[in-house]
Amino acid sequence: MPTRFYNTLTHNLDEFKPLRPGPDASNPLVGSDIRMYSCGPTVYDYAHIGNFRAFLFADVLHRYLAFLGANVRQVMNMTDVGHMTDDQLADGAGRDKLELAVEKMKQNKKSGRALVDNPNDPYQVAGYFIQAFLQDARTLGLAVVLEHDAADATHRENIMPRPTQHIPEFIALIERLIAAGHAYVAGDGVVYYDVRSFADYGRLSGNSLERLSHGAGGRVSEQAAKRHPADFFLWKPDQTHIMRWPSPWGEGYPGWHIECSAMAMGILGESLDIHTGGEDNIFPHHECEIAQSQGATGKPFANFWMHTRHLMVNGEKMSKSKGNFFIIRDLVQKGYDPLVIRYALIATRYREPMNFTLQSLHEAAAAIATLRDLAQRLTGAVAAVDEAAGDGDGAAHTPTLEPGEQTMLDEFTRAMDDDLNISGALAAVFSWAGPLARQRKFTYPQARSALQSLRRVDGVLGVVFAPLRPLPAQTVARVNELMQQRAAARTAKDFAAADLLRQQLTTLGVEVKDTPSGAVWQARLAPMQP
RNA sequence: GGCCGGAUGCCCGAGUGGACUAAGGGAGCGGAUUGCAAAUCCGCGAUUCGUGGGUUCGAAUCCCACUCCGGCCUCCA
Repeated sequence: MPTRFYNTLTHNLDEFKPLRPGPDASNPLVGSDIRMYSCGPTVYDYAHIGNFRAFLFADVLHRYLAFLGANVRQVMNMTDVGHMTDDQLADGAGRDKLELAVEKMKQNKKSGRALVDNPNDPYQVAGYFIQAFLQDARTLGLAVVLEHDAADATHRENIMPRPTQHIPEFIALIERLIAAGHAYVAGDGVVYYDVRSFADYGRLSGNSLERLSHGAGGRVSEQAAKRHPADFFLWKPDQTHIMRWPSPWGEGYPGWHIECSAMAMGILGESLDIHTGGEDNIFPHHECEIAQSQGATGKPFANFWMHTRHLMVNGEKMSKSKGNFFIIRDLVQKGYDPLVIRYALIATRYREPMNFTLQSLHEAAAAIATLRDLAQRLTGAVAAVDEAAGDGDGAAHTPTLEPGEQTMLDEFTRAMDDDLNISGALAAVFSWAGPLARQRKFTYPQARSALQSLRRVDGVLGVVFAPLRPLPAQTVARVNELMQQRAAARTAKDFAAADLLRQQLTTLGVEVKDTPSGAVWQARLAPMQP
């Protein structure tokens, strides 16, 4: 069965064929070289779970293509030039978000909560939120961030580029567009993209220039300087802007679509396999990216455009005014392991609207625990035999897949091939893992083989073998203390005291299990109550 | 106003014409085990798929109408 994804560009479920296929024509994904670009975070605030749903969708896509044997190169930008805040965006009027972030930082400094040394410096403010983002993304297991971490400093900019480091490329692309007749310098000195010069403008979003000019929104600004109301700016000269750079059109700042076109093409080449983002990116951002890139190169910019649906919280649209949004560090603070958040956010198929609740985190914790316990027991069973045989990694044994295991992998693949139907894929995993986990003992070949298969699917899921968030050292010390007290209480048959101690341990985020060889504890994946 | 999704058990969520006597996860209930604990194990749970029509030998799955929910058209993933 072919791998098919929903392509926003064609409004259709299309078979995914890599632009640079592998050597085997019957299975071109194996050994293929896939280039994907994902619209990343803006870094003038903490990313919230809605943002991360989109990044995690791209991550699951990345990991699944790798699961199929592809070599995936994913680039994700971190937007460190501000975007305008009010609705005059096509012209670049309005307050810059980074500027607002700078002001917020100044307020924090006054109130004694200094996050950066110099809150007047937008680069420091952006730098702070970049680090915060990387930290959150790392704990959630975003492969692109792990690759970024592993790379040396010079290569990092090619994995998670920042617009402020690529301004000359933006200028070069704008010059190219002017030369090609797709952009013009208007009477107000601003460089605009001429949407009427690009016949396909509107194809991605299903908009037409006609509708855009007469839409009930009516927000497409009428401005005399522009040739068409939908024309959007590429460069705006502005001596007073918080971040500005010299350019042929005067000192100023770039438009907010040009960064993705320039960086994606500069790093990955002029034609990409896949471009991802949230559904709100479809128009105008991605529409404008296509116009810019294809206007300059005449080549298709991206073969597949994939977009994730928005996240709702407790049945309502997430919005700052309602205050119903979560950021990762707050949830972690409440006692949820980041892997639980990861699972909850990926367990609903990316193209379905998803409702996030704290209850969903608890369900995720329970689901993960089953798989993690199984993995632990399988690992133990394998390690015991390998050690006894003096065969450190068990290399002498070639695991053969058990029939049920092959079925699981086949069903997992079939579901994921169907536009990343992760619910179906998870059902396959649990149908196999559930009965297996109920077995008291494993034979060595069985455990070894099962472990390998679990590792394979977890290459996509990323929640089974990744380490949990470590508990602070002082918590661990306290836990050990309470564990000893509890053991003593149980020996004395003072079960009331033992249960009270268990309660205290639970509050510390620890789960206690009594085994024949004594009590053991492990960090809880989620707090007791939502 | 235009465009686009969705409605499946207590909750989340697969399933797109016959193997659906509706996957999987969570919560619940009954039992086993245990310390009257935690964990674990066994068992139970939608005759029904928003409502009403229609097509068909056969529909959760196709068509029509209606109701409700959500999204986009403007920043936001």
